[in-house]
Amino acid sequence: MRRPADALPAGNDLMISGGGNSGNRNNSCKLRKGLWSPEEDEKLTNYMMRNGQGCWSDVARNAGLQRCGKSCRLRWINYLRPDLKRGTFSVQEEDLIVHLHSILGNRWSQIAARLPGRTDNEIKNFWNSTIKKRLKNSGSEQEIKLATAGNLGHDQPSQSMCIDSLSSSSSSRADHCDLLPLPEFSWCNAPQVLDHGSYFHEAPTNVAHQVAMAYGTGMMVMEEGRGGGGIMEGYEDLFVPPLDGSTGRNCMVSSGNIEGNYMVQQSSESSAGDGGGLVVNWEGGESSIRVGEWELGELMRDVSFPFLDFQAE
DNA sequence: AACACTCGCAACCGCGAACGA
DNA sequence: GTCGTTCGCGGTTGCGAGTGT
Repeated sequence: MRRPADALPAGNDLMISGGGNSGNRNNSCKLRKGLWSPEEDEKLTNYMMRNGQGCWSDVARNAGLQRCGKSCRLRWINYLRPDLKRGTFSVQEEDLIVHLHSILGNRWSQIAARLPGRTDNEIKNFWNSTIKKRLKNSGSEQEIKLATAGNLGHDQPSQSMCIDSLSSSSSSRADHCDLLPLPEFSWCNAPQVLDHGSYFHEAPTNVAHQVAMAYGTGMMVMEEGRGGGGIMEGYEDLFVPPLDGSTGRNCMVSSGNIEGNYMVQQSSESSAGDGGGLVVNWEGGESSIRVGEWELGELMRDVSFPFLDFQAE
């Protein structure tokens, strides 16, 4: 770890002059670098609690910190923010990161937005230090493919579900439910690769992955029933808008039956009545969904599935 | 015990986007 | 339209701790 700035000897070269100020005659014109001291943390925290987020250069100045605004912002976002979860990543979070990375690539901020309490830096570090290595060591060709899918460039569709395939397009709006190609789930212990018309057989065993899909792709977890379907109990708040901001075509993950067979469907927003009424409209704009403000554990709290291999505490 | 090596993570850097004058 | 400033993001660095020899 880096030494705290206040542990540095006077005149240490980690003190940099501030912004090319020609009047660099006193310490107030020096900006600290390096680790934050507890005193600096306290100053910044107190200031943020009192005044909230504003112009970061003003924050640095008004809080009495000899730091650049950029440094203050980073410290607050990555370390001091009260809503940070910290601690080790859960298995569910890890799976979610892997899946989102397969869709989004190294868009850490977007991944972080779907992991409440986690920062982009934290996820990035976790990916680079842990997941990447784990997937590599697993030796599975598919897993490596998944791990690297995000590095192929976003214009290049990977075998994993690509967000582009979910984007709204008037010409692509079908009047029927098409089955979506799914990412290959070899990184979890369950389902087979799905072809069109396939169901998850033998139960997917881990609804977390379905949840992950919903997080990242604008899908919903739906309960299928005769003559219609509804949002599966406990998942009412799970619908998130597609990452590309489209408001049109929706995708659903539906439970084929209570034992947990799953089917992935894609339907148009306007074709009521197709697929037994399994049509969901995404209205866009104002929504009760607040991405990034709920917790997976909270979502799953009241959900009980016999085939689940985990339950939220 | 001493050294070398690896790992995890906080923090920095550079770049591009957004915004206002 | 241009310029300067600020912000946010992703990549990278550097250091302490842990582990192996």
